[in-house]
Amino acid sequence: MAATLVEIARLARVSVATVSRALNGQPGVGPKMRKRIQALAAQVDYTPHANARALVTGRIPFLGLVVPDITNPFFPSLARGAEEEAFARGYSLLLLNTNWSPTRLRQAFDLLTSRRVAGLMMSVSLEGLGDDHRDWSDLARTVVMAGVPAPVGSGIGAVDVDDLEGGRLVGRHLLERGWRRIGFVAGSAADRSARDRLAGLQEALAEAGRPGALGATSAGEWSEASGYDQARRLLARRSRPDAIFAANDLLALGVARAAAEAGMALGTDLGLVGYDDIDSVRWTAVPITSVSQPEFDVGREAARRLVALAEGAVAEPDARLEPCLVVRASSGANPHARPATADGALAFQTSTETVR
Amino acid sequence: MAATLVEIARLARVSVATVSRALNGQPGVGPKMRKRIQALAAQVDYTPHANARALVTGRIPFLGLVVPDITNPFFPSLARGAEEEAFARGYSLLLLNTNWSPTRLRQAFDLLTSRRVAGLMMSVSLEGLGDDHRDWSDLARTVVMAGVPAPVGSGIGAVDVDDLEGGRLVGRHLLERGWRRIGFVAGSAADRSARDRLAGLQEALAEAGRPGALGATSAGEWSEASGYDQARRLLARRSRPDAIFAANDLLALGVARAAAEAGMALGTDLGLVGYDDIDSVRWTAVPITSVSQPEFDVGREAARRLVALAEGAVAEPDARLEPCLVVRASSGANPHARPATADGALAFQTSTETVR
DNA sequence: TCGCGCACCGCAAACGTTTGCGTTACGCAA
DNA sequence: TTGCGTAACGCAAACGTTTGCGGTGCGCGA
Repeated sequence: MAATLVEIARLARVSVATVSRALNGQPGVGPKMRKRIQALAAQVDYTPHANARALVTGRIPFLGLVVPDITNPFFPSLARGAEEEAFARGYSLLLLNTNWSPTRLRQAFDLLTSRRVAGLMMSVSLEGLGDDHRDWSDLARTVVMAGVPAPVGSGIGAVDVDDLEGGRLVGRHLLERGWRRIGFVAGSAADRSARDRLAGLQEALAEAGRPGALGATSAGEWSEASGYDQARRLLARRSRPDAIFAANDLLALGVARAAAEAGMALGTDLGLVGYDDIDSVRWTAVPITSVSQPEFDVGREAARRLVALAEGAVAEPDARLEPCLVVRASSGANPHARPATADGALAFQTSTETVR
Repeated sequence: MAATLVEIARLARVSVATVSRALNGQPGVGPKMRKRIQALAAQVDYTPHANARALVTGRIPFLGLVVPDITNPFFPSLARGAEEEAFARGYSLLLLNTNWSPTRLRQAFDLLTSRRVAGLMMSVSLEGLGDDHRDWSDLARTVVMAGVPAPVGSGIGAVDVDDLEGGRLVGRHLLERGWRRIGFVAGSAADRSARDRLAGLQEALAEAGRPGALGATSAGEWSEASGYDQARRLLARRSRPDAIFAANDLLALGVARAAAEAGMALGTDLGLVGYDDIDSVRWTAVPITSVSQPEFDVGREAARRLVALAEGAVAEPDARLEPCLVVRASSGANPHARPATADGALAFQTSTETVR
């Protein structure tokens, strides 16, 4: 069923070398013979044996993509961006879930190297691998981090999103809308992205000469339930924040639920902005302002760099993509704020809008 | 860097055959020698060359997964189920997006066959391939449909979800809650899943002796905007439905928006149930009842069948997995319905609950 | 007409495995 | 001690390509 070069060669009464050259568009074969061979190949439904080719060329056109959990809304579009770019360059994508398990991460790693993939994109922190692992340096040529930072000093390239800038966008926006006391809720406080987002917020407040506008900060897990709990505690304080920055949208959904329970209207009684711009935040009773990350572009760019690396190009400096703010009603405007304009009108648009 | 069997053989002063047998746990090599070779292999960090192995054994442990768009919330968990099962059985997953394009579908198909994958799972209808394609019959051994039906008469196995039953669940539930006139909105009316869900609804109504409870049916696209438009038209009719069954959750979200605009409260003024149980329907102002599909299990089961097929097992009859209903507030209860119980109490629970 | 050069094509090695078969050597019974 | 059976190991072919190198034929200029 599966025709090989040998059969075609036999049919055409030429050598396999000639058939190979003819079908791969390489020089050294006459036009009429090439035509004949191509016709023959089409006739017997020849499909090249990628593995055999890979064996002699040493490189197989596969790219590995390791994600913690494809179910997490962040990763599918990253995967799609990567797949699109890879496909366009003749590579295929090998998908591996680690389910956040270091063991699975290690297994995925070994699997991919045993498959001799051309390169692999890691969307999960490499810290879990431990230092006893083989030297990073020989990986640097064929690995690029996608959406997460590389281990320090590893020399591995990375393309991720600027969490600092995301925090800044939120800070500026909330101040602009007249909020005065901004609370911050996060998942794990140890998480680098959480720290960066908070740092960005602080920077923006400092820039505006309002460092004191940062209210209480809180941490828990990256879940809706945790957001609910944290918000309840924050809102029960004597000096409650009038706005909350949730470090991801699941948390923001929890905050929204807590606010609703407390009888507070989002956008007027409480300002709220989340992070990630997942689909759900568009459909809440009052839609939630959120920071949107270019995951698709992260995947695309990571794949581009990876094939470049695999094909011998020199490593490029890390890419840091910019997030953007999607403004919705939840960040509304503080009714108690002093009018920002001379005539006292607060002309804030409430429809969905993208800043930057 | 990458050690081969040859090097180990040279180091151990034995033949490659012995090394191969020792490392693969095959008989024909003494225990002491085996130990020695294993130690040596570990020492030089040997990783088997999967491609070379695949070349001689003829089978490469890859499974292809073709989806229309991994960004669509339905597919990531299907992919995860498939990946989990495949991984457990020593196979890796090759991910391909077709972006709903028949051209890309064809390309994906050719790509996978050229890679000589052990088998492939199709989550996209094969109709787009056209009949001029190579015979289905030789594919039947290495292809299984996942979440979509197989072409009729193709002999290709399938594992999908019972849309008829889903429709029935919805019909019974809505009647139970006292709704009397049930409208139906869908995406493409030509879509088999849409037809089956409607048919199931009709069956349930007929079973209950209330075939007349089916109100207007409508079709458009599988989008929120379309749901909004369709709902507006339905609700503007003189004989407006008092409940709506949306054939997917995006449509349901649109219906919810239209209802809110019309000043109708979900669960009391209008019953609503969607399909797919995407995350967003949990966070709307009034959470939406929806039919949940076991996508994860579909992927898992499809992968299981595929490796069984690839390893020579006989084809099993098609599997049809059962959906279940996740009850939320939007299906509430019709306040104008005659009490169903003797004492006039309508003891419906309004919290999230799963039927079946 | 002769000779040179180049386009065209074939030969064969190589990539890293697996595996059937042949050979060696060892242990044990006679 | 001799014979035989079997466990242990080596040889070499094979999988389907690619590719450097060598060989043949042709066309062209002199």
